[in-house]
Amino acid sequence: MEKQTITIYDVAREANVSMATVSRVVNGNPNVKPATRKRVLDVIDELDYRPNAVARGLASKKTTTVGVIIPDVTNLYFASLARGIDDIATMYKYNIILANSDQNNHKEIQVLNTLFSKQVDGILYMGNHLTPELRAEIVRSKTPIVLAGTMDAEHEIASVNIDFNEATREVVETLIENGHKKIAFVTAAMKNVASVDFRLEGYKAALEKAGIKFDEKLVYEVPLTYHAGESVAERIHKAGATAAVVTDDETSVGLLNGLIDLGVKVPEKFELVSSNNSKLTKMTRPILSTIAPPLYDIGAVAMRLLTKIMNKEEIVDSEITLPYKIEWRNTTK
Amino acid sequence: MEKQTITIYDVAREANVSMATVSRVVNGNPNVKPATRKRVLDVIDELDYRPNAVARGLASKKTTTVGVIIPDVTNLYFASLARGIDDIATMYKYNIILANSDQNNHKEIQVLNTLFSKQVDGILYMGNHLTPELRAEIVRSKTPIVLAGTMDAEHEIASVNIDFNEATREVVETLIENGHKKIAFVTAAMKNVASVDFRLEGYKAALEKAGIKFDEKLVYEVPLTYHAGESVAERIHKAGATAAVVTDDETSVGLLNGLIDLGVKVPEKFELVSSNNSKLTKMTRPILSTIAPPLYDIGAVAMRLLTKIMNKEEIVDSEITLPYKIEWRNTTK
DNA sequence: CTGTTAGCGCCTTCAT
DNA sequence: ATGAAGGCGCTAACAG
Repeated sequence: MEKQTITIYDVAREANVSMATVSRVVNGNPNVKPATRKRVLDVIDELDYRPNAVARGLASKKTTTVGVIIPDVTNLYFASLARGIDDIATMYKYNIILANSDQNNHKEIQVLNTLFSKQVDGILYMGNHLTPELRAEIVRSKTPIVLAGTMDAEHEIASVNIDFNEATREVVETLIENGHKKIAFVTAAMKNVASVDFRLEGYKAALEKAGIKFDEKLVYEVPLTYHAGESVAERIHKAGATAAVVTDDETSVGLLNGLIDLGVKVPEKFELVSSNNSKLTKMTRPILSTIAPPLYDIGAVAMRLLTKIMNKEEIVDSEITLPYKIEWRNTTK
Repeated sequence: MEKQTITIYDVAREANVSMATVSRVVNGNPNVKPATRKRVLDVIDELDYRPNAVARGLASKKTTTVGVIIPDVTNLYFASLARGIDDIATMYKYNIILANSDQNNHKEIQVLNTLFSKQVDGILYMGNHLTPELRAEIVRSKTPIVLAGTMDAEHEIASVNIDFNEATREVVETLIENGHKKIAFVTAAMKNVASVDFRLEGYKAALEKAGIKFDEKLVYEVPLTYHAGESVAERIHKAGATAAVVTDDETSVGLLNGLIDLGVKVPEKFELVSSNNSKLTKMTRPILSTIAPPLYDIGAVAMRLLTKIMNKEEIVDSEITLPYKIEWRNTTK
């Protein structure tokens, strides 16, 4: 009296057809006489038969499962992308194997390998950076991989992003127009990181255009956490900065609160712009101004792109840049 | 020149052994002479062989994959539990198929079925309520299922929780001691929902103990969103309530901000206690007092319990109640 | 339109 | 300690 599973074979017997026919109706193959189809269908739900996806995967070499690598599910930025990914995946009947990478290179590679061994049909990668090792693995992978919200500096790997460079530049330019000379740039504490570099480039470009000399002291590399934002507030304030662009929402909230605790009036005495427009940005007082990437859409479009690649459709452009907005709210004047 | 996959068979040939032996070394079966084992291992990494998990799953009837049903990944409460689940799952070599249910009964049942068809070894369910239909499916399932942060009013299904009733009672009692007579209770807009009922019971118990008559008008059933919290602020304030217990953090933040916007001093004129201690609660000004369930642990313990059940170990207690704390922070005096 | 026949890659007795 | 052989449940030609 074990797992008394009922198979395609049982159905075939009960319906007086071959298993091939059952397989056909299950897979919606049109080559089945309506009458036969109905008979099979009846038996199927009489027996409460459910196809075994594992067996199907072995035989067809398709698992209708995609892997999703995420740094941390409790990070609202990535979770929002994941939401878009999941919805489109569901729409296309794919299931998702989710794996937290902790933004740890070693773990990422390990995760990638277990995903391969699980025979996923495709992989969606989210992360702030792409290390050379990981890049190498991705490039030589036979399994389709798409980056969501992550840049590949070499522009070789399929990806969906916004133009971080331009967005950041636009924000900084506006800040400069508002009269700021010393604008802090708060970002992740990592070197050689593509997406961050792009943002930094935008920051520098804006300064240069305005004839302001880039001051390395105003670039704050911190862990992207609430706490880090809160504690860096004093340093930023003391450095004489009167505005800041922060690449992460949680960190922005921390910085904002840290500033307020120091008695700094925002936005009167200090203007602050965040970067992700996760729902956190609307929960503060004053509410945060921010670059607003279409979070859900980045995930959704990335997943859609992946389905196309898995499906071997013609891909016009495998590096998609989505439009963004800038929400000027209450931490700016 | 297709998916030139290398199989256990290739390894066997190269190492001059049978595939059975290769299988043994791959699975750590001790019945292999060290010399042979080494030879096989060498070939394995020379050929860069990776076992095909799908084939393995078919043959062994174990997929080392568990399904996780979550209402919404962008909800920090559930995402925090998921973090605990994922870490322990990884520790025990399980992968996770994540599925958003949107707290929608129909979708939940559908998701449950696709999880079954994928032959997951076990399932972790998160959600606020357990509808009768879903309960029925779970009870008759041959696949082990554990509820994380969700109560089963019948106490039949394995689960990991805190004592919501007691926690709420304790909070309300303290609020009453602080002199409050009219305490609002903000909760999900659902009737007959176990987790809601338990909390409401605690609320009522505390009132009764203090001889305060329960007033249905002070129970606010709203969608558990930031916006709902913000908009209900005025009604609560006008109703003359001077304190509130809210069952969701995002809603709490909304209520807090709504109150502040109305010019109500918190905590001087209004005390507020939230329920989940997600990281949101520390991002407000003033920071939120809250019931503090061990979020990560609930997920971790639930996953651990699931591994035991999957492993057919002896289970002493399949309904685990974890201790909680109450963080009296700055929205209370 | 339907049935037959091979596998898919691996695990697992059962012998040896 | 190792090999041989029979599935696991299903898909996919290939016949008819």
